[in-house]
Amino acid sequence: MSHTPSLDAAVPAEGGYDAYAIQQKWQARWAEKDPFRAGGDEDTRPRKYVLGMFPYPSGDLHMGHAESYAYVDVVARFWRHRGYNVLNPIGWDSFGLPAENAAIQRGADPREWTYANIDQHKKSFREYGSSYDWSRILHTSDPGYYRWNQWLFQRLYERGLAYRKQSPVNWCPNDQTVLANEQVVDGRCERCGAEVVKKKLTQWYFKITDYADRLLDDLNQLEGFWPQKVIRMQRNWIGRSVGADIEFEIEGREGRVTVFSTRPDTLHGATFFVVAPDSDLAAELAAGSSTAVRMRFQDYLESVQRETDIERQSTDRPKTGVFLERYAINPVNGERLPIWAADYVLADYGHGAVMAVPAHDQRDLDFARAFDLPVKVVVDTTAPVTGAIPIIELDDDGVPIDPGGEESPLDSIDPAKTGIALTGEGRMINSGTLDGLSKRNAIARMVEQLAAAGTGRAAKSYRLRDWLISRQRFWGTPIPMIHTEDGRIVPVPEDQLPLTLPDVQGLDLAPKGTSPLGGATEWMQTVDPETGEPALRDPDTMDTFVDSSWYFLRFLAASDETQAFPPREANKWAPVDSYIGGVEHAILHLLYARFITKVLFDMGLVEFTEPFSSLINQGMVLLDGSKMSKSKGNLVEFAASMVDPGADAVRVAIAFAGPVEDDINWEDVSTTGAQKFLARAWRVAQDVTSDPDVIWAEGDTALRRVTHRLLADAPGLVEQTKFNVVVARLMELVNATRKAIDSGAGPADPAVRESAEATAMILDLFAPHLAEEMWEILGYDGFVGLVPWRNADPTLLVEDTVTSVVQIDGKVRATLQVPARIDAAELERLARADERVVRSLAGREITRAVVRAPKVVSFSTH
RNA sequence: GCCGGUGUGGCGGAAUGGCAGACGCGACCGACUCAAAAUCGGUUGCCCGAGAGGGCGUGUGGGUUCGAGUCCCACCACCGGUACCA
Repeated sequence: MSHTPSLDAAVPAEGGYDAYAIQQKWQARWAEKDPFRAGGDEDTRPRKYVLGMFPYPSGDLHMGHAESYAYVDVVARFWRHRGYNVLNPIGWDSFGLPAENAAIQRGADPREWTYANIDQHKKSFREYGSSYDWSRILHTSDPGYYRWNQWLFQRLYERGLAYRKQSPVNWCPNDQTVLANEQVVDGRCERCGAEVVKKKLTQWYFKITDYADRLLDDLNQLEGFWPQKVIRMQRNWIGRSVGADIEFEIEGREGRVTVFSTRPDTLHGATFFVVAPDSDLAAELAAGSSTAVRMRFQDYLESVQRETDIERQSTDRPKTGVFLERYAINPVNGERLPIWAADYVLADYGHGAVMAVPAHDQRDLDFARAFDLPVKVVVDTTAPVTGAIPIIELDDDGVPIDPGGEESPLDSIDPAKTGIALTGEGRMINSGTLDGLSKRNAIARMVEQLAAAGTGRAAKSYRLRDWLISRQRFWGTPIPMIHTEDGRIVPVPEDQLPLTLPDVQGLDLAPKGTSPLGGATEWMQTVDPETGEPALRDPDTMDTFVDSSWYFLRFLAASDETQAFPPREANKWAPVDSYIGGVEHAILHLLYARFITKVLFDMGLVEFTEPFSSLINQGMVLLDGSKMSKSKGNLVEFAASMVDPGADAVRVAIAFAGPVEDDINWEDVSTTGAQKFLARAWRVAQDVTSDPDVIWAEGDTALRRVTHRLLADAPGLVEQTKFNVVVARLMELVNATRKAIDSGAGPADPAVRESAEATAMILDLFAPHLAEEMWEILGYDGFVGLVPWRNADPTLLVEDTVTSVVQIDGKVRATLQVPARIDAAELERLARADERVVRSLAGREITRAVVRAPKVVSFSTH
């Protein structure tokens, strides 16, 4: 035997191996040599930045983490083998509610809970064998990190992108804090599940809506590199609508009111006007009306405000509203439109008011039918929109002459009767100079007319709202602003940053609707930097999504005390080449990170506009049909699984379980199958008897072909994230090698060594501990994790003979072994002569033959 | 409602328009063993047949093609996103 079995890896008597001993042995060596640190300026290899979405340190890792970080490591190790200088850092998203809630429960400091959990995570990641660059660790709850959140906030403030406004906000009554729109899921708090209510508060916002167009348009760049699903979700979330702003006069009121409409073509069909009950305009209009109206409006407003989002969003809910006894004037025809307040119009979309065109909008129609308001059809959806424009005869006043006589097909689809709004294509009627135009042309014409009259213009509107970043909680980044006695708001001076959190001692963290920091009396007291007069700090902290919106840049110099990140390093490493994490961040985190990246670009700090060049979304790990979680009690303990079955088996089992993007049922994950496979691989390495200097070309060709096909195919499979297929192919290679050893070329054949070495190198992506052990058994020093990829020999990828299929009328009737380079005529001759073909034909005549040499011959008999 | 995705053995899943079910789990049979575990070998889509062989088969119905899991049309089921966004 050319090798010495490792002394410190205990070898059990029955021919298996001790996975845990091997794991510990190689983890110690990695810790000592630190082989996965990213190369610096002197490193001339091309760079790859591989990043897993950083974890939140609640408790220990679980199988969801095991999945995600196994994939991250596959990608990082792959690119290292492929000759890249790989950056693969790890950090912790360590501010946030769970730490605070745990602290409240135990009367402890959230810091202690957080950092104890982080220590456990670090230990677990070491035990998992993840190939991180451990020199770049960051925790967002360190002052050295959140100091730069404060820097970022102030830069946004300077650019007008951070601002305060009073507005109805999402309020979680359980967590006693506001929530961003993105954190409300089905009307409930994303974290605790409590029903969210609206509350009018003055809060800090980031003006992400200024970037709506770029956030939408730049998604085109990501097409093909991000999952289609995520791109779609972001597009829907931003929700751009194109149409027009139209201005209406209101009787008895100075100035005009603007509404947004995607259907300005239907302006002649407007029969009433609706304002959101919780808008300032509604309050103003009601105030200027009769006492009776004021009282009815007040009652209505209160009933609307009592509703939760869930009630409000329930479908098929009857329309409600109150008539304000005021009138808007249609700018195109001077018609008086009664103004209603109704909750189907939202205060924070568009301008909080709409022109109602019941004939062509379902919601307006439902309302009109509920309150008996007129319906006026202005688009004939029965008229053809392609082909020639029908000639419409006009009388002397330019009004179309009704041809009369026959009943118009429109009567049968009259929305007032059917209750179905006509939203489709058609031609304009009852619309003055627009008559006869198609919907599309009419929209363009109306916009022109409004612009000419000064009563409107083309406009866009977005579903996306500004990002509410204030939080009434303790465990987050303090907002670095000062409220002066005379009501100004000024930034904390740069030299006083970081503005660190006060000691938790003596603070009441329990949720009470205002920030716990407000109770830190001494901490709150400061001075107006301009006047020296006493002033107060802002008691709120930032949404933790601010922390995670730029952390990938902080890894490039995690301990830099002079700047958030060095632009030079950022432009060398970023954007992230492979970003890996769960689809639950499809909107929140990814949208915010994209936004902040664009702001940094505008500031001239980075040269790219998108943070993540490619995105891999892994599915979830489920147990009993639901996501593993402590509260559900369906956890598979990570720490225990590292001992048995061990890190390698867990990683292989997960990678093999199915496609990366699909959910995995833990019941379907076979760690015993993975263990068996790993033991077989180990035994193959054990059985190799040749020396490392054998000449592979002298080895068994059949086995060499299997090895080289895998060497050729694996890179493409990894890049397509078909990790399960790569593992399957590795199993095939190990099986083929086993066969060669036992009943073929024998253990001394160079092809057996070559195959074992290739197995170790590729297995490193999934089972790095065993791969290192095999590499050592095979007689090599150094880490297999750093071995360059072995390129396939192209001559071994070409087969001498192939299996050719003969089909008769679409059914396979025979297979032939033929030379790979056979020509069509020869192949057809062989096929016609084949005994099984003759038998299947049973005398029928071949009427057509299609030959695709060397793979297929297809005969037809009719 | 709107937008998107997915339907393949008992199970997880493979399959550039060219032998469907790779690889594995499970199950069954056998070897080794006093026995069990581990390991090794074999069988395993369904139906008919002792066998050779034949028929059927990728949610359903149609279509394109010499040839369809794959492309097109319609439908069904399930999953995800979003939802009074004017």
